[in-house]
Amino acid sequence: MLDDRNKKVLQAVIDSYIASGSPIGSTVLVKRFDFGVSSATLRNIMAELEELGYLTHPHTSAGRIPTDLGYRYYIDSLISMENDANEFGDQLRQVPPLHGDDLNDLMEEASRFLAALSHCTGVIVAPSESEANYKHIEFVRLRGRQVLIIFVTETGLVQNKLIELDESVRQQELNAFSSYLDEELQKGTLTDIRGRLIKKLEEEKIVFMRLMEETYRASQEVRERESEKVYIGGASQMMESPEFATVDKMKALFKAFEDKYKLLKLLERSTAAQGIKVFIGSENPFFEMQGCSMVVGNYRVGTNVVGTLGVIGPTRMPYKQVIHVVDYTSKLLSKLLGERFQRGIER
Amino acid sequence: MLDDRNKKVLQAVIDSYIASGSPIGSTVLVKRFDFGVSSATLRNIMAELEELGYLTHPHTSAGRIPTDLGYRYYIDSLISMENDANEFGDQLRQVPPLHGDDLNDLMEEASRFLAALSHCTGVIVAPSESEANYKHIEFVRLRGRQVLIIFVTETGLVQNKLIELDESVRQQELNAFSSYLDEELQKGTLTDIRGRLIKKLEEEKIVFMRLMEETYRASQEVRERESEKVYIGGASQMMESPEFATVDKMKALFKAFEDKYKLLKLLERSTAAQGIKVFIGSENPFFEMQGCSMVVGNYRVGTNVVGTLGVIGPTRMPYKQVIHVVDYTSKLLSKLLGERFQRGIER
DNA sequence: ATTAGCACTCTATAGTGGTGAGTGCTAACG
DNA sequence: CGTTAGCACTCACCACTATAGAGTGCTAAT
Repeated sequence: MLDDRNKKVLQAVIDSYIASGSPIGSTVLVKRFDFGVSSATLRNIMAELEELGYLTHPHTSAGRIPTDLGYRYYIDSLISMENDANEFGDQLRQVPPLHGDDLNDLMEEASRFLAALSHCTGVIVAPSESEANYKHIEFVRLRGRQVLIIFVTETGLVQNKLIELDESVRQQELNAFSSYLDEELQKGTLTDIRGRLIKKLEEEKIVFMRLMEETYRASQEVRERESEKVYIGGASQMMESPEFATVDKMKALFKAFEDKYKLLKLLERSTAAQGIKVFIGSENPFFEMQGCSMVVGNYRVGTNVVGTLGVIGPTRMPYKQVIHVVDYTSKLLSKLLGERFQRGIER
Repeated sequence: MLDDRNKKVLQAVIDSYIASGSPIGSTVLVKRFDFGVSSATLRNIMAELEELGYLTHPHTSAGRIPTDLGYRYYIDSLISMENDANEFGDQLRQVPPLHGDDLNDLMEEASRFLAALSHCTGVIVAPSESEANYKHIEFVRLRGRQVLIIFVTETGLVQNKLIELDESVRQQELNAFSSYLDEELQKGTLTDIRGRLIKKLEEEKIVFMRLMEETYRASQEVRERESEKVYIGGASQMMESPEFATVDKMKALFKAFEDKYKLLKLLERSTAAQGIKVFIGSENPFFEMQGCSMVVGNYRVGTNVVGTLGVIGPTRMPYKQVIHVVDYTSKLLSKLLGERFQRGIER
């Protein structure tokens, strides 16, 4: 364990480095903080912290910068949620609230919201809607044997899938089936209905059976597609930090954001955990980008975690602030989705 | 006018520059092409072309590069669509065809398709669906007085909008109104129905009037929102070209792609024109990025232009190839949308 | 009109020396 | 024994210089 003074020095170095971006030498530490010791002593302490793996220096005649381990210690031990909470509270409340009524808009808005407040890139994984939530299923006959299936969830999300049947069906029949499903949906999920329908109908109405199968399959496909949506906001924010001010880094960054699927996988890993998680630099195995950290949280409807959200930025990011921003946004989004789900939208 | 030899030299310089990316000197021109004259003569010719504004050189001891005017002349006079058509035909046919059945997927796929073939960035503006095309309108009552209006167009595009009514309406009433609209829609557009409804109902069923107004308003909003969708594919492709290999250029590029609205405005300007249009460098007034060209076309359903598509890349892009790629893609997309519209999707 | 030759210009690259920030070590101090 | 002052040392960074090479424009000869 580190003694108290060493902790303070480590914190001072990391805070300073986060603020300035350039390596911290012993003299600036003496000037900016009051440890009551000389620069020589600080040099000794810093050498010790380096030996323990918390600090490093880019070259002999440069100041110290934190290692990933240093950041880890900083986040785990040196940031106190409670004390810093008020520090950013006011700032957050000044931000215009989210108001997108379309779910897509809301998500996009929220990702930009994250980005603006954190000065990093905001990422949100769309809420996964469980099939239990289907409120209404509608069939629309298009040309030929094409039928468009429309799914409406309780949260007002509309998804659709085009299918092609073997034989032509009249719109009236489709309407009848739609009414049947709507009624049944109040008793259970699509899977339940499917089971009951199989028992009940046997061979008397083959068309409905086929339709049910297609509907069921479509619903799965649609759900899959929806849950793969990733909203990225403020990607250019990251360009501003000098860490990425080289051509190669930028290229890598640009490509990383283009491959949304990888981001998705990355974010999904932390869906299970409660609270805010921080992945520092090399701790992101999937994200082959050097020098990136992620602060990840999730949002809920009731007690169910329905999606993940987070911020991606340089390893040298203002963690205190970012953690609070993510925390705040996750609660905000949970609240908004809750309202939408429970009582409807408040405009 | 340029005499024949000068034209050939101009073409040779531009072709070489497009291929190599570095300024073209008189000696390499002698080596690579057979003009039957010496480098000194070429120097004279190039000096002449420079005086006319087609070429320039970055500094005294460098070779020549084309000006925007040079490119303009090159595209207008030196590229012959017919002769070069076969050159890229085979290449295009080897590419896997598009197959997204969801309209969103199709557009995204097509934008990546453009990018892959042109090695630039592909941009597509979503098809604008005119209100005449509504096939079906559905109302779903959610919690409280919330009603979700779902619009289905003939092409199978599903759009939705959540509204909140002043008073509660039963789902049965909504269904009745939906059936009424469906029937009426066969006789005309939503605007027509609105007119007829106003005459017919007067005050007997105020609720329906309100609903109609809301529906009408929602339909306009939805249509607006949809037509603002811009699909960008392969944005990172542009990073590869050395023209943008500076930090500042990349930043600007990144930001430009983030502001989809500007891109939209830019592309929309050429919706009216038939065929492929090329905007070279400074000819893009809205696109404040230096050194960018656009090749823009549009796609149709029947004879109606419903959307715009194009490629954005460095001014030094392989125009011949890109023009053909855009042309090919616009026809492909028109065909696919036509099939969807006429007969349904072929998988 | 074309060409060979040549002086000139400018970029790009490598090398050089000075500067300053910061360290690590040693010896002195309380 | 922890702390401190002093000092030699290291290394990135910057400005400056020298050199090589590519390409031009001009002039005089063909």
